[in-house]
Amino acid sequence: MVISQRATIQDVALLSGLSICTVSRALRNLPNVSEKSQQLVAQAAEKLGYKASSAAARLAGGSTGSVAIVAPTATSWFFAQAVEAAEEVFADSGWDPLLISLRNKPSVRKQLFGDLTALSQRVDGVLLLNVDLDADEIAALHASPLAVVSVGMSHVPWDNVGIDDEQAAWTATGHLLDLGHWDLAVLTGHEMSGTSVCSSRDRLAGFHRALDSHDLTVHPDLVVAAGSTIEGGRRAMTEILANRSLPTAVFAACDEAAFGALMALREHGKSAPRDVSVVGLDDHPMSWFMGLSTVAQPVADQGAFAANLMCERLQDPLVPTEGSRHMLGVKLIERKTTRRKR
Amino acid sequence: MVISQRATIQDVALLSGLSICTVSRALRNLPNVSEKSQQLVAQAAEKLGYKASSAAARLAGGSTGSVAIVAPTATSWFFAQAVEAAEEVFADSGWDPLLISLRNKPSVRKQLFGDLTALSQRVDGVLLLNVDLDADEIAALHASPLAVVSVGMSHVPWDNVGIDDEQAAWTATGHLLDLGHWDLAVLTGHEMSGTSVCSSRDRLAGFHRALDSHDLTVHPDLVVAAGSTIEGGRRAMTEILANRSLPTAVFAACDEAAFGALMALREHGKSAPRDVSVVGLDDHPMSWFMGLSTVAQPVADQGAFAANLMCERLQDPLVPTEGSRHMLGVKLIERKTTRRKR
DNA sequence: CTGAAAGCGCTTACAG
DNA sequence: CTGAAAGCGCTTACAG
Repeated sequence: MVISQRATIQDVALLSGLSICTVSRALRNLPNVSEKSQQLVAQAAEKLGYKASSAAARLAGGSTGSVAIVAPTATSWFFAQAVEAAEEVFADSGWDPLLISLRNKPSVRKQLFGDLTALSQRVDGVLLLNVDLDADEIAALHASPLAVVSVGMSHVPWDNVGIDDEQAAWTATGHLLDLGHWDLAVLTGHEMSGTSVCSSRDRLAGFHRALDSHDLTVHPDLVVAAGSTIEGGRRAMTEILANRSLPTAVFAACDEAAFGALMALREHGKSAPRDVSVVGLDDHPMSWFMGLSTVAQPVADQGAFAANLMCERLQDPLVPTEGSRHMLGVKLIERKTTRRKR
Repeated sequence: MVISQRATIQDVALLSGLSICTVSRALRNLPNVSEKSQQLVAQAAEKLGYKASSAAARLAGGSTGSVAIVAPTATSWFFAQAVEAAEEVFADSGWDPLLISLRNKPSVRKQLFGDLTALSQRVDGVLLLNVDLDADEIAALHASPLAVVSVGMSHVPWDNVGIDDEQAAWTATGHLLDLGHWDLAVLTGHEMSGTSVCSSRDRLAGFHRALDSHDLTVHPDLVVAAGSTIEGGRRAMTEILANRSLPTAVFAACDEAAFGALMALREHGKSAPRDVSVVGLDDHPMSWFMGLSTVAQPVADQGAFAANLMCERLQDPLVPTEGSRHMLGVKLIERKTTRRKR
């Protein structure tokens, strides 16, 4: 048996005895299709192994068959995990996932979101992974016909999945406090130009809340931006080491920054937890080896969850987007880089 | 100024005073277009900011405007780097990069390459990153209308870019030999079901060649598959540690496997280079911190180079694919996990 | 070297 | 609830 040509909507119409138009509506779950027609179409499509041509649909003004996965960068551990998990869900649901890396450049971001018409022409939905949008971009995206779902972005009018970053940071900081430390430093994420990326902002807020509850404050010099790379963490910690007095504990807002901090300490002949206690947030695969105490978050789960949400939205476009929140759990993992203050 | 609608080929035809058909040909650099028409069209298109609708082109049988980046998995450090570098090149050249992860599952690979018609409908070209294809898949892909470029796949009839894996492994192994070690173990990459992935195969070959030149052999128990993950390396090294006699040095075919090996050693109360010298291959960002001696390879460069090659092929489809080879350089980096045998 | 015509496979109003 | 018609913006033979 050879199936020489792909079945078209025409074939489905012929086999089901209905018009192309009705078939089209039935296939897209639009209203005004009788129960019976719906079934007839479903059967015929199934039998023919019919799959709509996304090119034709797109040209005619319908679905593009694609979704975009946009990340600030695709190289970090977190994004690689989340992207792959999302890719898997999309592929299994028949959506082609377009990868868009912002390369940490605001210009790329502005260009992409500056022309939503162009983006809409290519994809039906956009999965945003910790993208730092400004208020205008959020409004435009929300007003566009694009389905939007995000990971790690609170204060956003569409569905979001993430962890409770504020709480996670509070937990990590609380761990340090519980060990008797009160002279803390924090390695924060990237500086935020937009208004939506809250993992950085919320984590910093959680850090401050933990301090507040103990009537503690942090010296401004000890709040330093590290981004989410090893190199950034190393630079940040080196900066702290240049101060005349070392804090007794450091909360790094992500594990990779914590690794960098550990490097910097070692380069200065110091180590954790002997000279400074260090706690991270992520539970990166290397953290176990490094003995890094950290707050673990489920990364692949967040990507997969968000992608599933997107697929649901896309499948039934009539259901209005609610802007639901989904928080996945985190867990403190005590290892060897933190210990009681002496 | 508001540009309400995107310019169509019609607009370009009107402005240039030529027919749609000629415009179409000119835009695609097809033959049979006079120098003058070519210029007219270029100017008009430029002025209108014209960009062809990929949906319309695809439907009419032309370019899809997309390329696929396919990787065995998207989560490992190597692939995340290469994918991002390729994504950047494609995006800058106006090609939409579709991400396809094989998730290390042969079934996903077979399904993808089993129906090249479906794939051709979605993309013009396929960038293969260390994908382990079997002979049939290679032949089918080569015969298809798809442009194909690969990274890290030798013995393949299309353009390939990579490092000289055999030589790199020879260098790493030679480093061990130079230090006086002769009782070696090797942690190889994944077992190969196909015929094209040669990074694993070639690296093992380089290891053997180095041994041969010293009239040395390796005990079969000391050749163990580790894949390219930390966990795989850890398992493999644990297996070696279960043998009654430990080799004095280990070559791990990738850094992540080397990290795992280091973990396993530590779990057994041993360490490198005290008990065993360990050399890797990659120069992962963590390797510096781990003090891992390794052979560095340029990862992002390989992805970018291959993507550029693809863009060239795609831009001028008339030039036949030559199956060119491009080898990027590697460099031995001696750090602290290797030392002279005593 | 150039253009008029048909058609790719869908969807969208618009009548029934 | 259903269908005939037009059209989305290109490309591909086919004449000139």
